[in-house]
Amino acid sequence: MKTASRSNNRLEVLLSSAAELFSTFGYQATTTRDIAKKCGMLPGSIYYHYPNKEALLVAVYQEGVRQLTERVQSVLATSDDPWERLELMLATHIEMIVEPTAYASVIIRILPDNVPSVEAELTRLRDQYEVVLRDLVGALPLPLGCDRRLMRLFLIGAVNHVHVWYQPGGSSPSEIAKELLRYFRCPAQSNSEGSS
Amino acid sequence: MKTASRSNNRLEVLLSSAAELFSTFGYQATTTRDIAKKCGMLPGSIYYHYPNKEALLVAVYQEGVRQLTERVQSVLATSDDPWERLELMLATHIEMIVEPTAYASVIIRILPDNVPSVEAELTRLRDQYEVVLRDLVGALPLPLGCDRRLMRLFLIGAVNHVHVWYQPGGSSPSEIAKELLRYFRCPAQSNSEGSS
DNA sequence: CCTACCGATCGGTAGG
DNA sequence: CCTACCGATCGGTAGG
Repeated sequence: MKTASRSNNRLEVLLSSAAELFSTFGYQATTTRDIAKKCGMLPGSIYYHYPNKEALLVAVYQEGVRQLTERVQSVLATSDDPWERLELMLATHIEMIVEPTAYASVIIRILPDNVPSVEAELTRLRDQYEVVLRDLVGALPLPLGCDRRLMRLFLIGAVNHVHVWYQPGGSSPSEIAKELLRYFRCPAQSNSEGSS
Repeated sequence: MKTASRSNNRLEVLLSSAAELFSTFGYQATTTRDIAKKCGMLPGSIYYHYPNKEALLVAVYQEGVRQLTERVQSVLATSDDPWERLELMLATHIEMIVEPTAYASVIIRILPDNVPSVEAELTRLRDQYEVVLRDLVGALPLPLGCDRRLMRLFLIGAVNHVHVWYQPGGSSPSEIAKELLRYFRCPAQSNSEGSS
């Protein structure tokens, strides 16, 4: 049986193969030949789908952001409590970045300035996703004097670092998210503030 | 005037050139020719000092850990208060990793698994430094039920991420460290714990 | 004309 | 440290 869209039937496996290799070994260390081999193509065949290696990375990044956003939005629909929503978001984020085959790992492993030729585009995609976290932090009831931008940056740093130390036998993603927010739920009032 | 150790008089500039390039562009993206050019050598001459590119990275890593440990130990001598000591350590750490020419940036930019052939050695060096943080977190007066290991991992993730978003015009390293510890000083008591 | 690649090779660069 | 190179592999492209 012939299908009309046979042209894209190997694009998916190409993208997921690239995602897995990029997230495991990094961008520079992954060769186009590695990617081709993993998805059963010959080395040159990648260039039928993408004009170059950078464009392939951008495509993986896009899919990563899409998957992260989709999953996060779906769990956010289950709660109205600001702290619970943040905890759900962080738990889902951790879940997705510790899954080594996932596109999401690429987004935290490959920093935009690792690939200068597409740095602006990668930054745009990251920022697009981080808006979700910014809004969740923005909705929290916090004492005056809390810098929500810094809080967001501390949280994203802490959860992305989980990718480095996570072990399947240890704390689960939701346990990690819960323990992290234990600290942020009750910030100490800033004291000894000099007049400025 | 001849000196006996003429053989090492360019080693320092080789190491610092490598550190700057590794921290700016990453390990894979920095070529041995880039490094040689930066310190006025010809491509092959690096191999007079180090047997290969990995060994050069290890030397940079070692110097980074040495400098970080030295600076941190010196500021720790100025206080006996556990929370103040932790804040001083974190502020010093941030200071050193946002300085782009510093060896310390290499340690947080190049993860051990970026270079599998020397992964064990790089991990050993990182762990050696992180012992300082482990001891500082261990000395804190904390409520029961706080997981000090997780707290340490959250802190190191948050401060290392500063390297990504730090802008010279914004919050200073010590302001960032102070604001971060505001959250960790007063963890919420864990509630709704089910019996297990 | 198109889809989905292949066999071979391009200009350059890697560590040594 | 330099000169003069090597084995191999890199990302990318040729015609079919």
